[in-house]
Amino acid sequence: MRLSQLLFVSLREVPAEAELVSHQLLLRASFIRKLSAGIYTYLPLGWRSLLKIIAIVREEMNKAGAQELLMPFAHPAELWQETGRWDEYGDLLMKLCDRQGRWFCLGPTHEEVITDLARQMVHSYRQLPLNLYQIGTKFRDELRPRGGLIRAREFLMKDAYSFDRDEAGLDKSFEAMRKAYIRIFTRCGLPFIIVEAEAGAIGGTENLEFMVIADSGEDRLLQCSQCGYAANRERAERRPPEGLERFVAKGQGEGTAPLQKVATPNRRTVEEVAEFLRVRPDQLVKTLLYVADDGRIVAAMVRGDHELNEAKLARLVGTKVRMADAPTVERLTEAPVGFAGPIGLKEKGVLMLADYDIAFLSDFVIGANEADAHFINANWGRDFAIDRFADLRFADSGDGCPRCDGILQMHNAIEVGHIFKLGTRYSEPMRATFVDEDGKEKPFVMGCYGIGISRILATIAEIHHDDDGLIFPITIAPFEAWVLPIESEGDLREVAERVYADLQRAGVEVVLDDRDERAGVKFKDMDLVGVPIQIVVGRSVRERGEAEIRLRRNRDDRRYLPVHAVTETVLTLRRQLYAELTPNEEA
RNA sequence: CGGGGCGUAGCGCAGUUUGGUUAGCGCGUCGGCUUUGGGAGCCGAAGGUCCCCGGUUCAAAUCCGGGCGCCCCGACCA
Repeated sequence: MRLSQLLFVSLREVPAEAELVSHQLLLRASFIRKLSAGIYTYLPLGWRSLLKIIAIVREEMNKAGAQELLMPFAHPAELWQETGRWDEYGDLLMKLCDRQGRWFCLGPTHEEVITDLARQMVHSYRQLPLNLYQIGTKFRDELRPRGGLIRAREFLMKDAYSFDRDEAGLDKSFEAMRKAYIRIFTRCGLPFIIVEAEAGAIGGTENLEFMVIADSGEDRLLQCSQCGYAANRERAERRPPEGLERFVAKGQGEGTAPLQKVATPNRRTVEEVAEFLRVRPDQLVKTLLYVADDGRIVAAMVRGDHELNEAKLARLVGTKVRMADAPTVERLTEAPVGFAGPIGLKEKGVLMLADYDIAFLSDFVIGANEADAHFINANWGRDFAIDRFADLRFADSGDGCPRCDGILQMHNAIEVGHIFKLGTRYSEPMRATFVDEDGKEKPFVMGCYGIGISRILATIAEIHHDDDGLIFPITIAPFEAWVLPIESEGDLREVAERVYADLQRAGVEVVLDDRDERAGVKFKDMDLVGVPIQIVVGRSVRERGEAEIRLRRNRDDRRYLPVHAVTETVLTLRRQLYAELTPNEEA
């Protein structure tokens, strides 16, 4: 490709709209252009990189036995109403209406469509297992698009769906995808961590996220310093703190000060109460009331400076839970919302759960179940009963690993892939069934597997760059090599043309900067785009007949080679660079 | 949706507080000359519904009202 012919308009200055490095660099290097919030055109350079990501994904998916197809972008509302997600997904769905007044949505994911397809076409266990995937545009009307391609409203995604006879089959399909994903992200040059996660709106049971640690990431994960344990913060468990059993065995807190009611006029939140009583937030205990699906009322107590993890509470209770509404709270505590406390609740049949950390507290502050009042010097066991101490809050850096005696460390991360075991969450409501060997009709046992294609590009930019621009892994770079003649005319230009032609003949994807620009401009642009192999045709050619070859990631290590040996060297370097990103075979 | 910021030439911005000539600056673009190893110099030129609508005023980029768009911070996701 001759750079003069490419739609390439590099920006010297950082566009005001971009905050994240990946967003800035992809804009500056002419990879993307914004059309609207979270909606981007992929320019020729960006699209070349995306096509490479797509090719890798496609290759590995095919190798794993999946079949590619392409499903519609417009989904009829009735399909989504079958699973209840037309309402459940809510405003995330971009809804539209045709001339007949029929409603559609732009597909944010394709469980409904694929399940509908399966129930039409798959009727026998003989057709299973089946894994179908597509690579295409998804639309999610996100609450807030962010960071360019990191979270767009319209984005490229690979989504795959597996169909099996039973759980054992699903386990195999899931494992095949896990391995394929490892190969995919390795080949993309992304250092990833596999973490346990919550299922979210997709539903289902077990699921794993593929995360890339990056400061700009919107996800938090916790990783053990010693063993391999890693989990999304939504999911991360923590080891019971040192000495928990000893404290619990005592049956009550250690405080001896008498329980005392104090007036806290109109102070409801932890901050307000703590400030008013001049204590630290960690000397308060929040009592949060929840209603379980089976009607039980649960009190969840966490320290004032901690945050309750509802998913953990739900898992402990064994059903979904939702925060009790104001009337329920008021009926139970006989006080307005904001003053709930644990005393007297157990007597009313409330299940009393407390986070581990509460066991260590003594003489703390709790709500008094009375307007404008709190108790100070409260002690559990003495002043109120606790049914169970458990892990109820979000984990943090410094908490103990649940699997070993290591310590957890929290990191920001970007989610690039997510694999789910869905079970029969979609096949059952949609009556997608097959007839098994025993002649019985059974719902498909499904899995689904996503990869954010366009997000991979942004993540690579986020991880691989320096002050001057992008530094692409060769597998994803829009081109493999870049030839820069420091003069745009004359002998050096001629040599550059020859080198360029040679490389093309040898099958190298190469750019020739044939623009009539000053050398400095060309160097800046070459570094900005970040193609891995750089070839400079400069003075050394004129002086000694040697061209300069170097890698973008290590620009200062320059090698000088006779012009006729350039192609051979580039081929060698190329082979090495690809080899670095080749997954080892057992993966 | 809540909170904050922004909208002036392709890009980055000044001008708006305190209304007043022909709306500026840098970069980029086009033409010319000189340059050529890390975003060159000089000369010349083009390029604007000052986000939109309405109001106030002799006069609005500037003041007022309404709307739209974009970015950032919080609850969702690949």
